[in-house]
Amino acid sequence: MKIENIIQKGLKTALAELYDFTPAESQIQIQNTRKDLEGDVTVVVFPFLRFSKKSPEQTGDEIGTYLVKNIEFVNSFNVIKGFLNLEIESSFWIDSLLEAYSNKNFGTDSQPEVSETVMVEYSSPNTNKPLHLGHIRNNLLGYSISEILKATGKKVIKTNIVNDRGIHICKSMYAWQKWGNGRTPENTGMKGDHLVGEFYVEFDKHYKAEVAELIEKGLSKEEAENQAPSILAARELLVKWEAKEEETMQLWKTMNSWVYEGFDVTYKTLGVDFDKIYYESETYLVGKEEVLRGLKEGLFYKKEDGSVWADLTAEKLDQKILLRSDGTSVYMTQDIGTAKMRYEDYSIDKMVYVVGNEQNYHFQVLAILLDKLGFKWGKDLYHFSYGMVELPSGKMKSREGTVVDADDLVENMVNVARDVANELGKLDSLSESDAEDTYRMIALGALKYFILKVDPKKNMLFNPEESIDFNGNTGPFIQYTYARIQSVLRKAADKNITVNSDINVDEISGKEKDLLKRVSLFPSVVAEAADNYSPAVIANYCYELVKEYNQFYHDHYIISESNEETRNFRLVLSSTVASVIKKGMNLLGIEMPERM
RNA sequence: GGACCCGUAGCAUAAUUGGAUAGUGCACCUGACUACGGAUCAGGAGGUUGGGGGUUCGAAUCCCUCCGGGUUCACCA
Repeated sequence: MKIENIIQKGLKTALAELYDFTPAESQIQIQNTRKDLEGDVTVVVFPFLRFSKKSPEQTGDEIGTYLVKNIEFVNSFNVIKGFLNLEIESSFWIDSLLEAYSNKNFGTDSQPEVSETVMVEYSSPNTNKPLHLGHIRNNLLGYSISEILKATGKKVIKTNIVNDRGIHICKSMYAWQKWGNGRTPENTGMKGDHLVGEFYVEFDKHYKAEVAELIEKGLSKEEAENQAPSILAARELLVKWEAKEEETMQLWKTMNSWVYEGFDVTYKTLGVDFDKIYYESETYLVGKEEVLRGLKEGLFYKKEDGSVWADLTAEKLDQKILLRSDGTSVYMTQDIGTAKMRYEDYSIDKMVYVVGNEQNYHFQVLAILLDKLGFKWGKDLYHFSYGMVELPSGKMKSREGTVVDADDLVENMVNVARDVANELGKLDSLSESDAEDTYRMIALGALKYFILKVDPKKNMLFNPEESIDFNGNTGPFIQYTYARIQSVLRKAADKNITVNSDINVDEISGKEKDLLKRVSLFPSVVAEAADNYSPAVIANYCYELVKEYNQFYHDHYIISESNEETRNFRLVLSSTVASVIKKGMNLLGIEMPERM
């Protein structure tokens, strides 16, 4: 049983007996005692003063005395300025360590009676550009939050909606036809998504030149933008695509398949995956049907030009277009269709969209529209909105070539990891392929941790010049500690020292106790991360845990400890810490090397 | 202009959701290995939490008001 629950229960009876008062949940505040003060658990007594009608010190005194007398684990207490600090017996913490040590699923085994099914949408790329740093944040957050939700007993379906249709795809297709010279991933050796991305850039280059030329000839900017030969050609392709014209469909399929192969490689390096992939080319018509149904039911209205709109002024929002005057669908229409298909395919209780915060308005509207259309799950869809990744120069802009490519970034990181490891000479004993594997783990550990440790809501800054650190509050720091513990455990095994759960120690040091307390927090940290949709909570916990372990390691002998009982206790402690680190970091999608 | 978000030391970030003296890393100084891994540990310096007001036992956190930054308000996706 968790210490908070025990104290809470005791506190309730204490208040009832002492002051004849039954507190509400919100009035009971139990927290960990500040590091620099005596005690383990702290109760805030301010909320009780109205009922005790005594000073904070006196009230704390009375409650403290009561708890020491009535709860066997509470040894002593002190009161500082209205904060009641309780000291908990060591045996309690040792028991909680044993629970963590013996339970393989410690922290990830909470099983709510009714297990919800949650679908998490993330990644959601366009097929005309390779993935970049922004996508990396999206993918890491999406993957991690899925793992965290699973750890709290939810059934999770990871999904990806690929935006594979529209004018932007036609631009790349046109550029390939016109300037492609028959280049393919096979004959150039290029990754498919990068190749297609080049054509998209190529299109933009020609288009811009054409527009400039037309303006030169006296056309207005708008006229020029609408009459440039390239854009006319791309639009023509879109019309052909919608008419399912044979040759165009073939080209579309071929180029998309190049991109998918490229994406698959990137997803694999990042270590993310999906249970089900949707394609907008398959869902947008469903959305259109839904909008027309809504129109018939009088939820939406039609303008004279034939376009269909939703009036959201009652919700203090604007008018929103749902179908263009030519009857084609917009972004919103597609999302309605995709949502409908998802709920038909799976019995989802909740939908989570991992999409950047520039879409806040879109999802606010989507929730209202789904609700209007009568989908009961619409109103409480969750938009996991995260901030953007900025560069020192500002926002990433593909036109200005300031985009940080996902594949390049990972490759650079692996190179840096290799250099650092070689300089330290740590991996000389490993075979080449094992060493490469380790460099990759470290590189990705650094990258993932760097991104996931910051609060998802916040915009974050990434400086490619400075690259990512391997010291301090970083992924490799945590990996290093893990590898070091593994090394200790290996050495112990070599010396035929057995580790068993029969712990007999009378006294433990302050550092050891800190570590025990920290380990016991893991399950509630996982729960908190899930409640707040925040992998950062896990990342920060892992860091604190590891930092505390390193302090303990520095101050105490483990294998070399002469007292066998103490040695055994420290081995159990080390092994438990290692497994908690591994579990926590796995929730972030970060692997732990056995040596580094 | 309307709506939403953000502002913490030179930089990057945390703060148990309103709690105690605002933690941590990088960078900068100083120290620690002939017993388990120095990608480590210990210490120092660095803050009016953008400014001002308010709410209360108590504010980085809530309210008001300025200042600065971002996003969004497309018959683009």
